[in-house]
Amino acid sequence: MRIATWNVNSLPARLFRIEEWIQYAQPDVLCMQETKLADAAFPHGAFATLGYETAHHGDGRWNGVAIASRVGLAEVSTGMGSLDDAQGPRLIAADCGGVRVLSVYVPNGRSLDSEHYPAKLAWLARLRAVVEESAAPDRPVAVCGDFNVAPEDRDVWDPSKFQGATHVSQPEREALADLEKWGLVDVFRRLYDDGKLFSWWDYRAGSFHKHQGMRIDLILVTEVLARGTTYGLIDRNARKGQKPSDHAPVLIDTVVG
DNA sequence: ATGGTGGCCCGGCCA
Repeated sequence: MRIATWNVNSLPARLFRIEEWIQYAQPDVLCMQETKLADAAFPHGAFATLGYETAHHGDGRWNGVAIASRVGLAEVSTGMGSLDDAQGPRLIAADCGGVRVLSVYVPNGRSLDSEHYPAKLAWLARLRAVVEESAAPDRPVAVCGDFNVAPEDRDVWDPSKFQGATHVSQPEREALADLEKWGLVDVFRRLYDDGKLFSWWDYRAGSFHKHQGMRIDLILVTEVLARGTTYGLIDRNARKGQKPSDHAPVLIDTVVG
């Protein structure tokens, strides 16, 4: 099974790139973030044409998450209660081909002195609670999305440029590590040990061409899926060309045993 | 270079 995640930075603006990517990458499950859509505006038909069922959780201008699947889409659940109300629609989950799949868009946090920073930490803690309540670590589970956290220093282009910034702070990394301690593996990192394997590059200042990015889009899987994972890719080609998202899609190939 | 770009949608906000 090919499982992918992509922060599309507006689904309407990116639909032609998403359709193109689905057709050549052939994911079985695609998690999307920052759809920037209300549920009523989601283009289910465009995905159905390509053979995918879709579920979406969004309210309009900001945030918004979705799952597209060609291996079944059942037991859809959305949001995380009052925290979701305060931080926007950022979580949707479904059973896809025997895997419990979560598409997550972790709050950015803005800056360490912002009120949005502790809200980000609280959201990550709540995500752990949701996973603990709704899934089992000995079952196939994939938590996919834009975590807005670079797990290690090698996941940013220059750690010295991130002194005092979000995405690299110890509390954020500990919150991510705490989620992983439940029983999730950053399987792309397990497969590929190199630095500079980034999934996001700022639109500004030619960051992509200068390889100045971060790896913040992650596919966290339970050990039963990690053991079956044979391949992973951050598709930098999707960050090139006409009207790209500022994120590249990330995918893994795994066997659901 | 205290900017830069791009999406929301037209005045700033958000990333």
